[in-house]
Amino acid sequence: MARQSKKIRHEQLKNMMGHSPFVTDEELAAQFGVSIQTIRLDRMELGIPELRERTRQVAQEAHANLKAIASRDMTGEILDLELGRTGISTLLVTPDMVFEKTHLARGHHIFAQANSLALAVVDAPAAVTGVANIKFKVPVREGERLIAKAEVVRTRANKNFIWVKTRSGTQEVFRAKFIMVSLEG
Amino acid sequence: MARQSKKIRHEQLKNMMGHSPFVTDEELAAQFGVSIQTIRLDRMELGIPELRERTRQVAQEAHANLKAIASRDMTGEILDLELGRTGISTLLVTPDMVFEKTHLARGHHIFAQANSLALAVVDAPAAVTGVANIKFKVPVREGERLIAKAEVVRTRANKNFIWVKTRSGTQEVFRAKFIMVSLEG
DNA sequence: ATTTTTTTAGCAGCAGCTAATAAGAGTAAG
DNA sequence: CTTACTCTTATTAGCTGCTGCTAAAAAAAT
Repeated sequence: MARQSKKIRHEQLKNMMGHSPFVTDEELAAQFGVSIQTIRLDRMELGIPELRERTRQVAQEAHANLKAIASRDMTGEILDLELGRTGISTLLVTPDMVFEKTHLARGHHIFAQANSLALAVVDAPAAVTGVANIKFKVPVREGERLIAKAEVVRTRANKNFIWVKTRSGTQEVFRAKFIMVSLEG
Repeated sequence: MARQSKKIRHEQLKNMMGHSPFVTDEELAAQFGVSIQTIRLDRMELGIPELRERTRQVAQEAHANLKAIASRDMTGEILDLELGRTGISTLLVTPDMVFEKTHLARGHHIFAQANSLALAVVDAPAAVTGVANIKFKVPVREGERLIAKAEVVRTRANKNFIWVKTRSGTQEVFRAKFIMVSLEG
């Protein structure tokens, strides 16, 4: 039975590390009803680092992520930009952008890419979205790479009229008409 | 000079903790050209916890956040919901939702709240956004609490016509008309 | 009964601290 | 000059959560 219970323990251990990585060997030992040494042995066999190292890893990863998110006023990556005229950006649909059930992209991510691009293409120090007309033509799935093209069609006073068309491959999946309002002049 | 250099060091220390919290006292001491004890003293005066505690905090916070993000197909918190008829949700505009320069909310977050709510109110196992007409009436600032109200105005075949109005206090800041398409029947 | 696997135990040592205590250096005022 | 005060450095003891090592007991497999 010991052989089996060891395997089971190992499974549970691996599982646990995913859910709550902030547990000491001592706590684990108590939970599994074995000695600390057994837990240490288990961790070594499974290649699981110690609590402090685990914590450090989670923290560092998260720190990098948060920084990345904080520093991007932009969703998607701009490939080409002619201020006041046109722009192109891409966005890879990652697992965190889709619904858990259907694996279809949540609309606001597609919107965000288009909106970001529209904002970037506006030749003004600062602007906000005023009005938008949008149409989701085809559902987008995880893994698809979206290409958004923005075109400034008219500029009047502090209002910029911008068309954005997004496609996945050759298929158009989304289109939007934005009116961006320039601030401070 | 000592008094001034101490103040400067404290400022730099606080600053550094924001950018890279994973530095040991020893490294800090070397960087500032003072002894470890001075760094410890500084940390105590400034109420900065030790490296391990800092790491732990970052990790835990991030862990909680990531879990929250992963599990939410929803942006905002639903306060009231009558399937197929109406719904209300709130969203607090946090620092990560605004532009660094202007501190105004990025449009897609406001859109996301409305879109999520519209989706939630649709009485169907799965749905996607088809068309939307949106208007950002007033810029939203960091710290504002948005209240979105959704109302299903018409249902025809697998299409649901939904109005969402978002306000901050009594001020209407956003309104949208969605056509949500039900999937699988 | 013997071999193998699994588990437990004990001990030295490490990083990165806290807490407490003491002492030197610089500066400013009486 | 002496006294007082701030700032800095040093020293020591103790803590947590480990690693790395050796050894032996217990259980299971053969």
